[in-house]
Amino acid sequence: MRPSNRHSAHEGSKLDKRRTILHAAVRVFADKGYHGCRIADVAKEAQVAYGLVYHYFHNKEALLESVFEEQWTLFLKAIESISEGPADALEQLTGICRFAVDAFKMAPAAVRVLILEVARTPSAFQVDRTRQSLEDAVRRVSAIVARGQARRELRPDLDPMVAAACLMGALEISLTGMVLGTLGHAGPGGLTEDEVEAVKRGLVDFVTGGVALVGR
Amino acid sequence: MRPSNRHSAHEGSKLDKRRTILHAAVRVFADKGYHGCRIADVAKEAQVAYGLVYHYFHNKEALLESVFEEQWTLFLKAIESISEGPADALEQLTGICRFAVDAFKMAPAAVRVLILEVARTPSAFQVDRTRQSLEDAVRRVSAIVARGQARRELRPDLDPMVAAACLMGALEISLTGMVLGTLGHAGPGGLTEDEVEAVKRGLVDFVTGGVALVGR
Amino acid sequence: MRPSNRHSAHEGSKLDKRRTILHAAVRVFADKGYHGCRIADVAKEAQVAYGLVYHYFHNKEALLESVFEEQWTLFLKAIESISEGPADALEQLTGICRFAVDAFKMAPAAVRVLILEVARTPSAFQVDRTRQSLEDAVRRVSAIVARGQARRELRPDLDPMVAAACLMGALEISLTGMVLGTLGHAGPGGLTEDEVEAVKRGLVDFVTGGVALVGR
Amino acid sequence: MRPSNRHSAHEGSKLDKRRTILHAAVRVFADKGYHGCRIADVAKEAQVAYGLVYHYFHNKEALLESVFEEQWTLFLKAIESISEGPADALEQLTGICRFAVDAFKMAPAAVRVLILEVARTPSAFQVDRTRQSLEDAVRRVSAIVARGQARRELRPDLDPMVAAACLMGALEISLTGMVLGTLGHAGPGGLTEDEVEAVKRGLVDFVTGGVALVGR
DNA sequence: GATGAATGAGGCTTCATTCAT
DNA sequence: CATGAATGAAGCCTCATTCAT
Repeated sequence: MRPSNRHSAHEGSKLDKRRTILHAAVRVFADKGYHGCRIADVAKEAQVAYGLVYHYFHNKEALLESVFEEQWTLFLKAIESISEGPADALEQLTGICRFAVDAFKMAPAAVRVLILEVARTPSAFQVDRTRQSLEDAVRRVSAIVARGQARRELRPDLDPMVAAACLMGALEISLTGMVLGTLGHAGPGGLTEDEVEAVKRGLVDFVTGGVALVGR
Repeated sequence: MRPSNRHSAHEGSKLDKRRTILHAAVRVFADKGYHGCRIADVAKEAQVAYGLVYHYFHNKEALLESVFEEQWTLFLKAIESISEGPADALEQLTGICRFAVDAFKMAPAAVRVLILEVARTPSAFQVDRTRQSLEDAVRRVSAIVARGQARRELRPDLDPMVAAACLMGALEISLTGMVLGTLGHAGPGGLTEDEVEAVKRGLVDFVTGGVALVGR
Repeated sequence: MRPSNRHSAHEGSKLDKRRTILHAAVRVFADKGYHGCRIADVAKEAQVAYGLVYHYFHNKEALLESVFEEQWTLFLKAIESISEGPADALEQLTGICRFAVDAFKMAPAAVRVLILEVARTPSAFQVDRTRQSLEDAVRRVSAIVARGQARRELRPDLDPMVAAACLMGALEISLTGMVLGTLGHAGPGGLTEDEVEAVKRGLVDFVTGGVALVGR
Repeated sequence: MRPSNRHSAHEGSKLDKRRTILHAAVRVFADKGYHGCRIADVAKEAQVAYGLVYHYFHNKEALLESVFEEQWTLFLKAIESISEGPADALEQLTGICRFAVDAFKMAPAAVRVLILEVARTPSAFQVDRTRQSLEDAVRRVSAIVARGQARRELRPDLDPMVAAACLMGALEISLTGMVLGTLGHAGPGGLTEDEVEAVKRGLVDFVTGGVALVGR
């Protein structure tokens, strides 16, 4: 269906149209939320005709899914790549946190969509695949935890799934806090570089050692 | 389907009508989501005429807000009461986690609404008050953290706000995981008592000590 | 609740309640128009319970009719009384104009309702009686014209009905102009005494002699 | 019932759709009144989908305004054109009256809407532009009067604005009388040609010379 | 591929009217 | 008489989706 790169007749920035729309969707979803925007808004943001959105995406939900897939895949790949690296488990986990915060610095809109919209979409039939993906990520993190415990690099008494979930939760809310400006005194321009770094450090500290005193 | 111990006779008869509607809204929102339900559903669930909903609530969003306020207030009060108790900071923080998980056991629908709907509503004008409330909770928790640090009951190197946010995030995602069935193998009937307890323990462990080995 | 000054026992201004509501309706209709107001507005303006309006008036339309009848009757009686007086026809006609303008000075709200609302209500079944009344007034004026022609006090070549209608039209639009502030530079407080007098004079001049030069 | 030479084939096919809807609105408003009709009626009369009305008009009120603008513009242009013609002031004024009555003969529905609906709409924000237009017409007529007075073609003692208003009032009520059937014995088919002509003559007579005897 | 007009079901909201107290 | 809670039909408007060009 998607012809990809044919039509030698008028080539160039050809079917980036699809991508153009996708990225416009990211921005619009981030700005007004999935339920708060109309297809028309996406089309306008992409500077593209109304109907073209439907040419490339089956419907609104499919658009959200595509947004999700594109962004989420990046995150999953990062987890994967970190997981397969040589670092010990603790470094891998903190590496994931760092990656996520850095991603937020690069593309806050995309992160916002991932965080605020996708994870909470009404449970339509297709969306379960989305939910699946989220679980997927948790499972991969949990695998890192389990392996770390086996290698005696991490506390042995934690439930890996719960710990992984908690890590993701701490991560998510830190991102949310930055997205919404709750963390950091964020003026209209968003957080400063330093504030973001502070949150990153705080997050890693928390995940690593919890709140209790060392000699627990 | 839902047992829904519905209005023994006429549910107190007086102006509990408002409360009747409110509680029906909790169930309906939990069941179909804010965006996925119609006012008619709420009215039907409350066994009340359509228009009566509008007699008591200005519009659909106001209804959601009222639901939020009623439930959230309970949570805030719990935090407050825990915070003012004699326990040391670590016990207070874990107490908050336990309270939240127990609340989920008692009233999963209410928690579901709080977790899945309210916190993610499109940023309308009124909703900022909601966001405010969320921030409020974080701030209160952060106060406990700071006090704990001053009393040398908690790690001194954490940023209180970030730590509080992370705690809430871990809490939220644990609840989410239970609500959605991601944590625990949850059949249609929800998690078993034991699974809930396991999550509770895992959550507390994570918050308390993080993932690192003791002699970090 | 509202203490106001009633309930000594419950004497005195007993069923002026009906009148209270009626006059409140005049004000509200004048202010927001028949279609632009709710029964609740009338009740509030009358400082009376919602349902009481329905105790005294069968429905909203009946309320408008009652308003009309009370006010219009006054106007009809004035026409009648002028018509039966000793003055010649020209004086009678100008007297009617003067009466109407003076009435506007006394009770602009009432005139406004008569002018803007009643005459244009959708032709429901009952309302035809209203329309009837309007025609009635025209007919009475036309009778004065006809009699004046017979007595050689007025131009003989005019069609009495059309002339009467035109007179009423000129009258109506002059009142409308004053109501809306189109005639006179009307600040927010309405027209000045002098402006009203000027309109009255202009109206009478027009009705009396038309626009043509005397030796037509 | 209404003959309604409806869209010979597809009414010009292009973007006359807007015009198709507009004209349907004229008919429907005339038939049931602004408040008495639903958008669905307009759509049905235009043989167009419901939503298309909203594609071309922002809302119901905007539709009424557009109807008004289209029709009223014709009237204003007529006044303008008459005003710029060579005729003397008296002929110009009577020309305006004749034009209006003739317009009623051609398109009673349109006139009905102008007379019964637009001029009396509740004073919303946008509507003031409407009111403005009405005042505009009065002002133009008043300019003719003033010029006529300067040229000694009209009575010098009349206030031009009041006289112009009175003329428009006489005109309006004559049209109203014909629209409602008060003037003429109008069966269901409307007035006869002769009756219309009689009203036209009577109107002109009245406006020209008023009711008084010549040697006033 | 691209465009944007056309479609119409869906849902929120209003508000006249009724009714139990 | 008086009150105001309760009812529910009606209608405006939105907006995802389709379709002809």
